[in-house]
Amino acid sequence: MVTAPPTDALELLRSQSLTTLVHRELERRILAGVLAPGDKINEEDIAGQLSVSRGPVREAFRALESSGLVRMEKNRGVFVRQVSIEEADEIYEVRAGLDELVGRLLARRIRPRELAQLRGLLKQMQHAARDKDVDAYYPLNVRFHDRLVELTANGTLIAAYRRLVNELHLYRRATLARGADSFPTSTREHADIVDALARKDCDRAGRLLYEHAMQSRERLHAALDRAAAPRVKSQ
Amino acid sequence: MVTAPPTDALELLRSQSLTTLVHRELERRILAGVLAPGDKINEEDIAGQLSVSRGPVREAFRALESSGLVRMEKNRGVFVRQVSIEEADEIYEVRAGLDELVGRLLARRIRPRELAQLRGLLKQMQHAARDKDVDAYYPLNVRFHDRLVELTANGTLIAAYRRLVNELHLYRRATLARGADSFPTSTREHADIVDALARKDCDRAGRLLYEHAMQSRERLHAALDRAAAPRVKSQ
DNA sequence: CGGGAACAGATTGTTGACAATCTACAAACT
DNA sequence: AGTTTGTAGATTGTCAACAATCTGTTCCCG
Repeated sequence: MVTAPPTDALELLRSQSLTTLVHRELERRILAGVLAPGDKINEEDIAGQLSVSRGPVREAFRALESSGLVRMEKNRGVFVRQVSIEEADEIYEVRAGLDELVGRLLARRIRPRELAQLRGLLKQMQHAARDKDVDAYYPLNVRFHDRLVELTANGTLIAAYRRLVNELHLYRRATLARGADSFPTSTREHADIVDALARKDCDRAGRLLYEHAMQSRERLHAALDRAAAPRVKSQ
Repeated sequence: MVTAPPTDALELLRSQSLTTLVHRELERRILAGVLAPGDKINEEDIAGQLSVSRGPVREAFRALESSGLVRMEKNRGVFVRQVSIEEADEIYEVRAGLDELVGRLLARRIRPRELAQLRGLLKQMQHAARDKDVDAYYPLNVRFHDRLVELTANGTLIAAYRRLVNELHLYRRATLARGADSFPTSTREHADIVDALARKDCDRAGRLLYEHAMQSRERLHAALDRAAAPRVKSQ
């Protein structure tokens, strides 16, 4: 009896609406860079590619707009959002504020087992840094910070943080400056952060994370200047 | 010639889609309490009331879901989101973090003219406090804090903050504890905050705002305990 | 030769109809 | 009596067609 594949597909549609699936797929494409900032997204194309009608696609667009990944212009279409350097600065500032909060909350509640996890990640990052392997370092860096936020167990904080990270992702895509803030420069800073967490020093963990985020911003700026960065039009 | 009313209506539709208008109207109703937390919202009802078809209504629902005001269950409908006390605690924590950032950023950039505005608001709040006029005090309090955020001129920060405030609004609606954190207790704190801003003391302004937000949370808790608060089911 | 009106094609906005699912109530069975 | 099954109504999910708007091109006129 052939049951597995159709059961899977039906089970999927029983719990998820087409809109949700379209939403996820578009989000994936945007964050993976298949759809680049500024690109126009055609309703009918997407509908055709995913074999659904335009209704679910339009609903997915609305959700993506609210979460800041696309911009809709009436009667003109939807575009992958372009994050200007000014906006990126704003986002970095807010992310720094959230990161400080993360440090403060986490230092109070973190458990040995979780600390060990972080140290494991840290070790992998140090290896990648020694090898100057930016392609390996970058996702580890993202995972490290995401894990920190996740460990706060504050769902609101996690959602707000991820949203900002997504938007910054768009900015890096637009400027082609992906690895800029993930240069091994920050290895020392990460270790200090974990130390402060281990000692349950709330204020220090918060301050270190705040400064780390702000320095990420500076590093990105510096990288852009070095590269005589191509200008990004403000939205 | 009768031109004014139809011109207005057409002009409105030329720039705004029906979805946007439905979105705004639903948001208004939710925040005004016409639609209470937990209420089920019927697509066809809304479509009928606003004289549009179900398409724009569904799109508006998606946007509202992304901004945290409603919850959608497949094949069951959409409901005004209920914010549990645990979630409210989370939100308060994040808001405190953002408020701290607001204080720090604002102390650096605030101008005399803007300080004067804040002092004007402060004065009105003191009057309302003296008169124990909570109905007057509550919106002033909201405006005061919103103005602070607005003056940072950081669009990302403003958006993130307002979103949280909206969600807290839902919580207060659900628990009927509206005035709890707006009791004149906090008048002194507000004055201190403005002073710190005036002296451009970034750290102090940040710390005061953080503590003010966390104390708002405590006040709300206390008010709920006093009232032997009705339990709110977690989502 | 340059600028603007007019047209055609493509794309989005909106609608109404159809299919799938859920909810509530009633009847039948143990 | 309690539980279960079945059915009818209501509600949501999806689709395809129609209307309105935009974009780019062509043609005409100065």
